[in-house]
Amino acid sequence: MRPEDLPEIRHLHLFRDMTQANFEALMTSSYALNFPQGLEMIRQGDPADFLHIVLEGSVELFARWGGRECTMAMVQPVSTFILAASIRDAPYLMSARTLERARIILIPSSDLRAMFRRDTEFSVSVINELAACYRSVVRNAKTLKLRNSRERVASYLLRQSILAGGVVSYTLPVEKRLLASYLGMTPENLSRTLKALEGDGLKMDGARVIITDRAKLTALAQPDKLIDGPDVAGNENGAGLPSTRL
Amino acid sequence: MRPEDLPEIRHLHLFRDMTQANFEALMTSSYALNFPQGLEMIRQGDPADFLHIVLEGSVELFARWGGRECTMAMVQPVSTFILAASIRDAPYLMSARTLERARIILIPSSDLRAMFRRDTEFSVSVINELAACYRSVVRNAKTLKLRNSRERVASYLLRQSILAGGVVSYTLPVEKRLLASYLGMTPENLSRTLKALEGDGLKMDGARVIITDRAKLTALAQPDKLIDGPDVAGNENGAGLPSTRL
DNA sequence: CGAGCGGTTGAGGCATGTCAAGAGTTGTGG
DNA sequence: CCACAACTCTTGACATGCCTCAACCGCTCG
Repeated sequence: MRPEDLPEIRHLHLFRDMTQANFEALMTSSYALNFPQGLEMIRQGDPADFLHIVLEGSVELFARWGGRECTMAMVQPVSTFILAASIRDAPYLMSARTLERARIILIPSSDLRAMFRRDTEFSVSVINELAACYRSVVRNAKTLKLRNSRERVASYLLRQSILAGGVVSYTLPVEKRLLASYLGMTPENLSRTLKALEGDGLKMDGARVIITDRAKLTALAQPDKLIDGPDVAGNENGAGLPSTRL
Repeated sequence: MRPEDLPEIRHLHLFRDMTQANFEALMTSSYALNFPQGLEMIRQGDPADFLHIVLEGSVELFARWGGRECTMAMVQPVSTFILAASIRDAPYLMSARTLERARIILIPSSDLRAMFRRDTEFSVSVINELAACYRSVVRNAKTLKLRNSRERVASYLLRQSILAGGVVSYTLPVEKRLLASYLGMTPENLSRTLKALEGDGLKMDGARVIITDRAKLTALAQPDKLIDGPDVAGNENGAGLPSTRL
């Protein structure tokens, strides 16, 4: 591991509050790996021997079943992934592959489990992180069950705009193909939906998103703090924690 | 709270490993309530002031958005629900209503948060519980995105059969209306799907499920340990933790 | 007994997936 | 440097899964 990696990891919520000695202990048993693009570094069903942290590049979490495949999440630096499996010492429920060349830290699960018995602040951090992850997946499930594809697309695009600081125009952070899978639809359907949203306040130019009428698009997407996260302008409810990635 | 409630709560994974003194401290600040059937005791968006435990009866967790509504989970005794919101001191993401008359324990969230800073064993239990909940929702999301409604129904019915001990026949634990919503479909569609599954090894008689050809039904459902939980007979993968409720 | 509700069934429509073809882009190797 | 392969994205035609609306049955409960 490179010395300049450590401060970045230390800044994560998960590791911010533990003692310096314990942090260093955890890091000495860990190591860093550089993966090429498109490499499947985690295969669902394998034992979760390591907690992973993306330092550079980006990672796709996806799931397979009976020949089908779908994107579950996209992980950008700096964040951890598959914490739950590491903790339960259980098989990964999702696979992971690099979307671009990526630098990944691996922390042995057993060290992790030992550590939160020793460091109370760390265990509190783990609890908070897990609770946040849980809520994130619940939001995901809600959007899948309550919204149709058109609404999912519109709310996704709006949310991205808001996370980027309320900008009118931005570039999609991922390929449309991937986005389609994440939103639970086919690439063809996404393509058509994007075209159909012209006239509802949206304009696409390749991977460039242009919000031509935010009010109109918002009326269609009906962003909700209990689905899209507290940062989205919207309705009456809620307050409080980071929204879903991707 | 009734004295006979305590042992039941104590047996939960969440409270099993904490010290007796801490358990008693937590219980003295808690109280029990009896709710009539159909009462919405938690409304999504409200602050999560209490961790809930179902002792008797059953509870439906559901979500609303823009006039639509769907069932997210069914909670049977004895289990906790909405642990994550209590911990994050965040608004509930889901609403809850009683499906029948229910006896519920309420533990103040602030006491809960204070407790896992004091009792290491308890914090480990919370971590394990949250990780299990997280994985449960991920499974749920996987089944929604990877399987069509026919496959969801078939795998649900098979899983119930297996959880009941591999029985050939059993009664649905919930109304079909509710089950449909849980599985992400309309009651009409569920009704038709159940009828269509005759000829694939299934026979319905009202709320009674009869598996006439397990091999055939299994071939259709393709149960997977990484979706349906480790208890289902099936493919190569996985080992390890409780499956989704309902 | 009548109202209300869950369940079923049918008819019809819309949303979404499938299949196929073509344009544009990127990466690679000769 | 070009040719080619591979891939994404788009578009069209078509099939189908699923929903909507409506009617009806049977049951429960006031």
